[in-house]
Amino acid sequence: MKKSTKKKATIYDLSVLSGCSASTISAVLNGTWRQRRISESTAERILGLARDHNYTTNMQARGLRSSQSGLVALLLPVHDSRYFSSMAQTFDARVRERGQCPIVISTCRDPKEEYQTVETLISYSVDTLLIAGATDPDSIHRLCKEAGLKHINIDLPGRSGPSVITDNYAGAVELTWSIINSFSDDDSITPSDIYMFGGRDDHNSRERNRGFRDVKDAHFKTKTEETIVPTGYAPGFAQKAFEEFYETHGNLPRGIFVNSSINYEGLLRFMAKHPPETFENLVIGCFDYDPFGSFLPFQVTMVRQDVEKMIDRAFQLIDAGEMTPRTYLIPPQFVPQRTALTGPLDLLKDVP
Amino acid sequence: MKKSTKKKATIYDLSVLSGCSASTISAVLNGTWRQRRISESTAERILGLARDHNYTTNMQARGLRSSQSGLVALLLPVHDSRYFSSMAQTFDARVRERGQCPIVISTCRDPKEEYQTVETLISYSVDTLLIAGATDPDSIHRLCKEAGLKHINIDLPGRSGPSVITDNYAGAVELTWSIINSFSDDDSITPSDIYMFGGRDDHNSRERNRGFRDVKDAHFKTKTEETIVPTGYAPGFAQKAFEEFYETHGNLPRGIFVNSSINYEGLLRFMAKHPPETFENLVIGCFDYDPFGSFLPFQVTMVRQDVEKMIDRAFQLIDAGEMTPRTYLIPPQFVPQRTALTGPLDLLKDVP
DNA sequence: ATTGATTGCACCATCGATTGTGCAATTTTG
DNA sequence: CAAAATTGCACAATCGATGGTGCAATCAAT
Repeated sequence: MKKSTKKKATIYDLSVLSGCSASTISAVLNGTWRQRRISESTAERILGLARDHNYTTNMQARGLRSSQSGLVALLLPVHDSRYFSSMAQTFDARVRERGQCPIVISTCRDPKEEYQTVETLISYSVDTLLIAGATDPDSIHRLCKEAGLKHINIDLPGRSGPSVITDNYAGAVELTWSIINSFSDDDSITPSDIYMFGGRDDHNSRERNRGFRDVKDAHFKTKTEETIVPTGYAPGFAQKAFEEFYETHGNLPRGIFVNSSINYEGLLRFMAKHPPETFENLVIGCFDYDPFGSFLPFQVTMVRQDVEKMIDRAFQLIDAGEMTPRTYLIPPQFVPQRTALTGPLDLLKDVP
Repeated sequence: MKKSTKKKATIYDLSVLSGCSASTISAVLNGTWRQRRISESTAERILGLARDHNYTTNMQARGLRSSQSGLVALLLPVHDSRYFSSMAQTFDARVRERGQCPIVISTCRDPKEEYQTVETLISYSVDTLLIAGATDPDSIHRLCKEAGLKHINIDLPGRSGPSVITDNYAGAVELTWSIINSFSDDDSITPSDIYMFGGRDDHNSRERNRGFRDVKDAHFKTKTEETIVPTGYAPGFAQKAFEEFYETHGNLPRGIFVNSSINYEGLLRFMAKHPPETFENLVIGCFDYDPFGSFLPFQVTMVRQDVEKMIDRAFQLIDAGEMTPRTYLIPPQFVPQRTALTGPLDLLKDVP
């Protein structure tokens, strides 16, 4: 019983077909018909008609009227990292559970793109916005606030809104200890054996740096010299940093704290240019979990940021209307070598 | 010069402020003012006002009127795989270049979610839809067609619309040869040494299976027995398949063609339960590229599906209005062991 | 049988932008 | 200088759904 006319059915079409007014149709179809005292029988009749003509609500019209959209957006620096893609996967699932429509957008860490994208999202009346790793959270916060858009920072904190982030310090401390403890006592290491690569001058990097330094200082019982090489987040820059270190010293540091899985890819690029033996005794600690990265042929421990808890907490705060600029820390999970965690990928509705 | 009232400026606000009519404002702001013979001076004045009051178009209103949205959507089975996340990354970049707004949504390979999601997207008047790995492309095609939504299949072909997919057969052939050729001549292998794990009964798997069989038959100069273990796409099922094989045979096959990077994660889970020595002489060929997966401690070659070309071709076809149900094959890229390709991640606008 | 409450729905303005049409004022043409 | 052409803009209908308000019909109560 499908209309062969190309156009989609509207409440007006159903209005004519049913003999009811458009407002009645509207009420029935959006579920408010009980409050509007539409009789059960008319409701059923209309719902039947709607099914037959496979009516679907025009969300633009509804959105225009109600200035809502049912869309919930996640703003990502990049898609192509297992940290962010697992975040997207979890986000999608959670938003669907809430009966809304999840959309995910990346901005390549470009502040201009970020700003414009948020403006666009606002113009679509997106209901809620999760901002992951914004480079300039505060100006985005201002935008959202002016538009009355519920939003929250994930991963990187902002000064003006609530933020749910990983406990970077705690994670860095654990990771650094695990690197140091990988070396047996008789195989003595010096402060210059342990380096940190990656990151830049953002909150997360600073906290990770602090954890790294504190543990080094505690272990070597002295204020150790600077062994942190910030490279930004792009893999190419990290690669260059490894190359330079290698050229200067003739080898890599014996233990390396890698600031993120994207920086870890910089190490991959370095590895591709050097024989496997170069890495036989390497000890890596990576802040971020990548399942394949956990099985590389050297000692590698990882820290998995708990995206599920972060997303859940974010929605709790949003539902509670909490907009105070507070930062909520989520403890990350320490991941030993050769570990394949189950994750959002297991949400696949697939048959064996 | 910002209005302190919370509400966003509309063309009517600007209309009052400028003394012009709303239609004039509209024309100026959407760029059609020349055709509507609005004088340059009024245009400039209005544009100035718009800037001062930081006007932005309400896309829901525009969309309602013009039944367009400026949104371009990519439907993904899952986010959390480097194949799909690199596809998303490339997609985002391309759509931005076209001045539209990219949105990415995953459906967990759930046909019901897929269908509903497409319905939702239609109700938002999404302009264009790229469908990656739909489980039921044809019913989705029908939906889109009825709604007049421009769409195209990526990755998995549909019978009713145009499809841009990887040349799975060619990729599988190359990959299988590379597995076989990894064994030196004096280290003779038998047909039962080479297995294929993963995939199920979809077009891509069938083509990959065919390539695998053809090469095996050619190499062993005989119709070889069945050595394909379909497991579906979920990592958990693949893991189970490896476990079962191992229990039955006491070892893994010497050479394994893994159907996808997600199945490869099933192998990871298996690996986590067995000592590293188990895998020392393993030869893996994986259909899909994962940078970390390329550095695992055994021989592993991969096939990278060329997402850039796929996306580009898809947009070409869409722009050309090509809606004939034809399948366009994109040759994949063979990736040797220990290779770290640059990719969409390098789009990161980051500073060293 | 009258009054009052309740049921069941229709009417209509509204959200913000787009666009076909009309018309006065100005400029050009002959 | 009158007619024709052009310029510059205003008017109003429209996209599809929402929700406040109003009103007739039915039912209950006195």
